[in-house]
Parts: sequence; structure tokens; C-alpha cells
Amino acid sequence: MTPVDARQRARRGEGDRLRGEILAAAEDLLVETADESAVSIRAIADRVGVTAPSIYRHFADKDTLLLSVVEMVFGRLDAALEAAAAGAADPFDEIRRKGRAYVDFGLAHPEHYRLLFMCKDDRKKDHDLDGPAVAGAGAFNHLQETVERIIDLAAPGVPRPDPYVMTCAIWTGVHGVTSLRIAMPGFPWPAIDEQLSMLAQPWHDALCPTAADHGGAAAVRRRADGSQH
Amino acid sequence: MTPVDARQRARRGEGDRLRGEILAAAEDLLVETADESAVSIRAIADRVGVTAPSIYRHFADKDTLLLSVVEMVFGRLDAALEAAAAGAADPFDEIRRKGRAYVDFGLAHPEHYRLLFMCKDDRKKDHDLDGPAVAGAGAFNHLQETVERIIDLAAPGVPRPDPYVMTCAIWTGVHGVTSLRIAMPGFPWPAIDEQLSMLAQPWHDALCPTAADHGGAAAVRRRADGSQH
DNA sequence: TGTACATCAGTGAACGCGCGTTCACTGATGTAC
DNA sequence: TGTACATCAGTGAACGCGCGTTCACTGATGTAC
Repeated sequence: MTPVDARQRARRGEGDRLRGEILAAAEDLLVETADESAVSIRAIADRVGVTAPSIYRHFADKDTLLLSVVEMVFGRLDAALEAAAAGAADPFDEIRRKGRAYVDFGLAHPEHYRLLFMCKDDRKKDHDLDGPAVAGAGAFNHLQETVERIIDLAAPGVPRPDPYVMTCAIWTGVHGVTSLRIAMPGFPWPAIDEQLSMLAQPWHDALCPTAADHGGAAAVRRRADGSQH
Repeated sequence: MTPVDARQRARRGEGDRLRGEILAAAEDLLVETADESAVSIRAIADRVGVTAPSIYRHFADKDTLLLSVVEMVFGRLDAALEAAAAGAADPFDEIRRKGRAYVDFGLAHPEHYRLLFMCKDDRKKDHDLDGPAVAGAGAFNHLQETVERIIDLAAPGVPRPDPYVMTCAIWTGVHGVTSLRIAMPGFPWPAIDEQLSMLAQPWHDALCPTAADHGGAAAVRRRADGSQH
């Protein structure tokens, strides 16, 4: 219920309101149908309570619309990871929380996740790449900052891995867990925390050998215990 | 999309010939167009040099057809992994080769990979699950056998991880590398071998601490060198 | 104040498209006599 | 041996569908005079 500003002479009624409603409807459809192909211009218009052509007053075409949804979801993922990291005891804990939050986000919104990381991005070819790319880079950079803090914690004498490569490794790892679960929900997967600690624990021990009894063997022991902390 | 010239009608007993040609055409289209949505009944029929309705003499519907393609591709993936493993020096080497072969297979046939591991499997809901499930289980079981041989090699005193969980971890890892590259080909990824050794090396060191100087630190050093063996 | 007018968000009808699928059929093939 | 017939792989036309997108339009709104 935003009152019309007298200064904005060109904006009659609530022109931008429909734009927001369209994006919200597209997202709703994605959630409800859990099927990207069900998100059509017509379905979105129906959901908003408007006819299909009026979508085109706010978005050049369908790809532009979906790109805006992608951008929005990227922002939300980033926010979810940052929120999960808040209050972490140390950088290792922070990565652990972020990893778990990443998987949770993907499993809670599988079609959103699909849109971000499991679809062709041909769409972007002919359009403005910057929006989604910038939004996605935000989350990646935040992750890399955490990784850099971890590397700073590495025991003396331990060579430091490249933060960029390590960030990619972490992303790739949590993506593997998330996307295979989304694609093959019927498969008898081990517990999420068990899978995540299998990824993280050997690295923790490698970077902080003093914290691990007898080097890397600690990782195996911890995992084999089934303890998920 | 040039149709095969003047196809000869199958003889009485050779009804299965077209079936094979249909499957091959579906696969060709997947490879050439790199787009699952381009693989339509009509396009397949055109490619074979036949009209669309004759597809239905050999497959109940489109989903059944695609399921057969999936089954075929699963078999091919399994064969590629086994071939790559042949001649490995030891189980660790075998896993390394299989991991690399898995990624190579996915990147060489991205749309096949998509079909196996990045798509909704709703299709399977109303159809016979057994074919693809059995074919997929073949590759998984072969991988698990290798994992079991690795675990047998673990140094005395090192607790042995559960082979099933470890197999899932490896699969998840190589899938993460493969599928993110397919979904985001524009991203500046590190070298494949660098990514794979980041996954494998800490585990190698953890299971065989004697082979690593100063415990897990060896993994970091090896990786930081950029040496990809 | 009332009235004429400009603005522009949203409409209704239509377009051409490719899709999966169906149906009655055609005509080459193999076989029985 | 030749001929009639049954078989059945593949055809041609059509179905209804939902899609993205276009176009000329309508009619409520805000403003100028």
C-alpha cells in the first residue's frame, strides 16, 4: 500500500507493484509445482490475477524474468549462509555451519537450487549477465573470506593452500551432496552431517595436525564413530 | 538433421532393428544438440528416417524411450570406469583413475550426464524402475569393490570407514566437480586434477599415515605444489 | 470549479509453433496350398 | 510351380494442447486550463 509520490509524474497507479508481484508469483509457482517447466508466462499471469501480455510491460521476455528470479534467489542463499555463520565459535565452525546451511537451503528449495546450479545457463548468453553474476559472486566471496580466515589458522610449518582453489573445493563438495540428493531423492543416502564431515574432517586434521592425534588417522576414527560433531 | 536415405522396411523378424536405430538416434540428438528438450519423438523419427507414429510400435511412450536411453548410458559409464581402472597399480591408483574417468565421461557427454544425474526422475514414477536402477547399481557396486580394497590397505591401527558411506562420498565428490562444470561452464574452475586431488589426497594420507610425511600436512604440500600426480 | 485531454497499465484476441499421441490405412513380406 | 491370403512394420492426417509473443484497444487516472 505505497502512496503515490506526487513527484513521480510518469508513474501512475502503482506501476512497480505488479513487477514485484510477478516475481513473487514466479517464485511461488516454483515452490508449489517443484517444476521449472510449470513456470510459464501464462501461469505467472494467472497467479497474479492479470493477463499474460501485461507481463511484458515489466519484463522484456521470459528469460529476463527468470534471470531476475535467479538474482533474487542468489541473494537469499547468500543471506541464509551469512545468517548461519553468525555466532560461530571459530572459522572452522563457520565453514561447518555454512556448509550445512547450504545443503539445507538446497533441499528446502530444490527448484530454486535447480535454477541456480543445475540448469543450462544459455539464458544468460543473450542477456545482461551482471545481475545474477554479481549476486552469485557475493556468496562466493563471503565463503572465500571464511576460507582465508581458516588458512590463517593453519599450524606453523603447514603449507597454505590457495584460498580460491580451496573455496571451489568446498563449494563443489556441498554442491555434490545437495544436487545428487535433489536429483536422486530415492537413493539411500547416508546422513547429511556424516557426508559433510567426511568432506571436512581430513582437511581440518591436515591443516591443524596438532589438534589431531597421530595425524590424519583422527579423521577416520571420528567419522567411523558416527559422531557428527 | 538429414534423414537417412530411402530406408528399407524391416523384415518380419527384424522388428527390433528399428528399435535399436531409435535409441541410437535419440543418443545422437542428445550429443549433437546438447539439449534434452530437442530430443522429441518427431526429431528422433526424422533422424531415423521414419514417421513419428512408428516410434510407438517399439516404445509405449516417450518416457519409456528415454528410460531405455538412460539404461544404455549407465552401462556405458560403467564400462568407461572399468576400462579406466584396468591396469591400475593399486586400489588408490584405481580410484584416482576412475574418478578422473567419471569426470571426463560427464564433460565429454554433458547431456547424457544431465539425463542420468541432473534431471528430475519423475519419469521413473510410473514406469519400470528396474532397468536403469540395475544399470546404475552396477557402476556403484564396482566402485564400492574398489573402495573395499582400499580399506583393506589401511595401515594397522587406523579405523576402517564404512565402505558404503565412503563410496557415496567419492561419488558425491566427483559428481560435484562434474555437474558444476556442466552447469556453469563459464566459471573459472581450477584444473580438474587439482580439484580431484584435493578430494582424495587428505584421505589417502589419513588411511596410510606412514606414506605421508608429518601426517596430513603432506596433502596440503602436494596440492600447493600444483603437482597433479 | 468543471471539463477536456494526455498518459499508460492492463486487456482480449490472435499468431505460429512444436509437442505427444491416436487412428484408420497401405503395401511389402512370408506362407499355405 | 503359381497364386491367394494373412501378417504387421510403417504411413499420413489429424487431434488438442500449452507455449511465448504481438497488436490494437480500453478505460481509469492525473493534470492543464
